[in-house]
Amino acid sequence: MPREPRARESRNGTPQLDAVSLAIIEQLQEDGRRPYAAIGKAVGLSEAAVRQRVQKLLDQGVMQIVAVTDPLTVGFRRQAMVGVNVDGDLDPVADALSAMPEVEYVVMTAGSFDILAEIVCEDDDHLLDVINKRIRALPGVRSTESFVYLKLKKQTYMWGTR
Amino acid sequence: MPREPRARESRNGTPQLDAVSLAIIEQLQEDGRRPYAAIGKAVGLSEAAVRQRVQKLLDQGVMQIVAVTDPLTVGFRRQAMVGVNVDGDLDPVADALSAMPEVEYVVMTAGSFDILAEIVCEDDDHLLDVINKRIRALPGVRSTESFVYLKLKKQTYMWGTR
DNA sequence: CTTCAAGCTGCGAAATCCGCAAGACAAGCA
DNA sequence: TGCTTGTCTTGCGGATTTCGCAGCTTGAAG
Repeated sequence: MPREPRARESRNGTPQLDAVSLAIIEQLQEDGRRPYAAIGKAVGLSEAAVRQRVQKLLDQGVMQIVAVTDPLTVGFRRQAMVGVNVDGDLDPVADALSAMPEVEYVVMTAGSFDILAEIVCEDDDHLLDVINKRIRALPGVRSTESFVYLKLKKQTYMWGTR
Repeated sequence: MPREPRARESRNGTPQLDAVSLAIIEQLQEDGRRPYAAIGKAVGLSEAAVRQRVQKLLDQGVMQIVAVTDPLTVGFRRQAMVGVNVDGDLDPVADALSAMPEVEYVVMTAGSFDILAEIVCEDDDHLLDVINKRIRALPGVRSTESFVYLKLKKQTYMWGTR
């Protein structure tokens, strides 16, 4: 009888995570450089097992271990969220936005915008260029609305750690 | 009388970063677990110097090294961006939003919303509860507009790496 | 000129990472 | 049942990395 088919993949292709992998991710969300042995002690696994699971999570793209900063402290003085409305298929526009290096974040949404995109720029001229010349010029873009960031109040990466 | 200690901090309290620290951050944005020695070779510093600088950047809160994931793969099925309009001072509302564990991201903006907040929830009920019962009940909140996420297309943490 | 603090370097000891071989276990099949 | 297969796990050395410390250099302040 198929008790538990080993929990391989869900139908959309995203790997299924068991409780142990979740716990490993939580450990690394607290400190991305925590040693494997310490993680193993916390989640009840050997050091080598943790290492292999972490490697797999990275390979699968489920998780990435990176340094994150407040863009303001690294010299990017202007940021904005841009709401975009599109005629026709969203995918080409979303892909074009994703291809721009200044665009950090692209998400398709339900509501009065079709797409939200976060822009990180060095100054006002740069921001204006991206929004006015590049995004609004994309085929299929009907209209855009910009929200220039004034102050970042919170930025966390602690999903699952609550 | 302390004139200027050592060009340590700019007037808003954010530490000033030189080119070497920037380069270190870029290395760690590519791989948060890269060894100090390898980073040192890349930026022209000794292993110990890199280690000291990284520790300082972490202590100062300029940078954090963490695992990041797509929330969908860790069991959070509903996300939304919420635009908030406020009567009076923004700060109390922004602080209240920041205090909610479901709120990942809070930013004050110029434009037709005063505040943008990103919500990460487990399901529709949870999302509805947060938006309708908790956010709209905050004193000072005049109105909200929600954008439920349909698909995340891009998510990067590569500021400075371009 | 002297003092002082901050930052960098080099080095040895301790801890960690990494690859590999072997064991355990469930699922599939004849 | 017995066999095979694939995945996960464990245990171990050797190579690598991290860590703490002492000494050196530099620049600012007294």
